[in-house]
Amino acid sequence: MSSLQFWKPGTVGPGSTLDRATEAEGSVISSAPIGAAVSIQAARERLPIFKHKEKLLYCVENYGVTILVGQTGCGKTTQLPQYLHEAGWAADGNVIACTQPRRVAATSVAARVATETLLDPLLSRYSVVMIDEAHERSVYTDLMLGVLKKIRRKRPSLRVIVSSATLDAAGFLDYFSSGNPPGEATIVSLEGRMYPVHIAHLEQPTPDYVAKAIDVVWNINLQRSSGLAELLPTLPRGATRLKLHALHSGLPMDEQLAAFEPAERGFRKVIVSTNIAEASVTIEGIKYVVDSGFVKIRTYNPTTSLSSLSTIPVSRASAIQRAGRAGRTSYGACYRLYPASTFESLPPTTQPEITRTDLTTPILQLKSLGIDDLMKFEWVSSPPAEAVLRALESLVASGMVGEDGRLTVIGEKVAECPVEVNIARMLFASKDYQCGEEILTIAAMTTVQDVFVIPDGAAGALAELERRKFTAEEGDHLTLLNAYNAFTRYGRSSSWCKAHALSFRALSRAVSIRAQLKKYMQRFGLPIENCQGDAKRLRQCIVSGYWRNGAKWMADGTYRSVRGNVVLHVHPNSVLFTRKPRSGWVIFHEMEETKKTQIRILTEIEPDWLLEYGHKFHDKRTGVGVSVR
DNA sequence: GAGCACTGC
Repeated sequence: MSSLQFWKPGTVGPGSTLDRATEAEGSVISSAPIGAAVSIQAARERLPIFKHKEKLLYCVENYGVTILVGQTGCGKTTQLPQYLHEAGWAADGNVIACTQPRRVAATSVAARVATETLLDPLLSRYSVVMIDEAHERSVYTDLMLGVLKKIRRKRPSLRVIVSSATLDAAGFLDYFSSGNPPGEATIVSLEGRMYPVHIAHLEQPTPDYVAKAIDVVWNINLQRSSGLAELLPTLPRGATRLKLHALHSGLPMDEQLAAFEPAERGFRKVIVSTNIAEASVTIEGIKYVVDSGFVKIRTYNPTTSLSSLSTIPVSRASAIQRAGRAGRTSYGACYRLYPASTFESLPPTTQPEITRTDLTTPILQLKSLGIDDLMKFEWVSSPPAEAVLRALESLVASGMVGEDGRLTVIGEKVAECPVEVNIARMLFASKDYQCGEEILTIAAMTTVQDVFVIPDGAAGALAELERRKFTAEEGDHLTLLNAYNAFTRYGRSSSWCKAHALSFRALSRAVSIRAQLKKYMQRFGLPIENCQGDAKRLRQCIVSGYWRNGAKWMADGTYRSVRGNVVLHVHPNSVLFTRKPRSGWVIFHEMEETKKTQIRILTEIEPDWLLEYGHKFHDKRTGVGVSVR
């Protein structure tokens, strides 16, 4: 938690996909030659934060909570912990902690804090805890803030630093001030290392922001319009040529990194990106930003237990952050594909994740921190009451929480596992079905995404044929198992994966996650046995974790959920996309609402397997158990 | 007939 690591921007950091903005701040240090102590010191003193050093240390000394407002690049992540260290906050065995929304595995931090807290509920080893990038409002940022506010009531010597963007600072000040004596919290502003960004809006809204974006990009380069890739050959002689890059997390690493390379002479880079480029990564040298005004976001409906992925207008904070990407190395310009009046009507900030997510795991974590009375917990933003109830209900149904509202013995163990509750259940049940070896693989494979690579066009048909080689009659879980086993037996190389239409990155991740989960199983004394090819036992074991995700096949090819009788469509990547399961029943890993409600990763089951679990756990909300008709 | 982001040492 407290380690400080630096690595060069654009290179791969340990355990991460790409380096992010805050590490870029450290590049000033990491790129200095070893032993160049003088230039390191000079570089540190050039950072905008340096001028504020004394003021910052004064605030940390005199206020419980210091809210630090500063642009990415001002040096707060890398410098402040060092200032605190130099000022003696780490003396006498004290620890300065710094958490980040992505860099540190949130669940394992929670697990670690839980382990320490059970022995030391007031985190007395820690003198200062800094929550970085708090304005992103990830679930675990919000939980940590709540826990820290609670701890400060009992141990005022603990100092909290919340680093935030400008727009959110007042909200954090109110949160920590509320219910506390005056002088609890203060705001410190650091001037950023930003260049001016000229902002232009459309006069009228556009019906097609993709076409409009192409228009604007082409016009930035020269005065023309319509399709971008197709237009490239028509570029006049002498004009700056364009190099197109796509950027999103699903791309292979080398393609992601290509977007970070400086453009060749005579070329201009155009990066078409998801909001990965909004805050997660920083690409130096961006001069123009074209902002569609939209974001694709996941929301959760606790009433239906449905996650949905929808495209919605961005917040003003996001639009400002996007524009800022143009002003990191020189002055820039941002073209918003919407009128100025639309900008004014946007919501100020994005809804915090905790208000639109499944709370099952977060609430399990809170309980493992000893926070059992959720009514008293001071949320930074309260999640819907319905979401809290559904999460409690599902924790009770899966045996993690007893009727008294406290964690059960297995619940305490599962809270330490960095996987969702259903998977943890399945891992524990593998002891009864003697299939730990295979269940570990299935657990790892269902947590990675895009294992099969099916490209568009003619290559796609070939890839489909390759995938058929791994197809298991029983469904997707066993198909994933086959692919993993083939990978570890014959492949483990990217060329082998390419030849078999598999993602090397996804499978490599599965290998490391599996190793990880295996350690948890060994720690909990669970045997790792081979099922000896008995697919039935394996499928029953899957049902033990996922019995609430049963569905029945209908004559029109859709399914109906056992819970709620919802119409479900099979995801086209499933091996059961075009096939009826013999029994007419399946269990699925997840469902998601896009244009319609889809289920992913299906396996054929016998309906009475559902009853086996359904009769044990009664649905408290509807008053009926799982019924299989 | 489909692909926001993030994470697991």
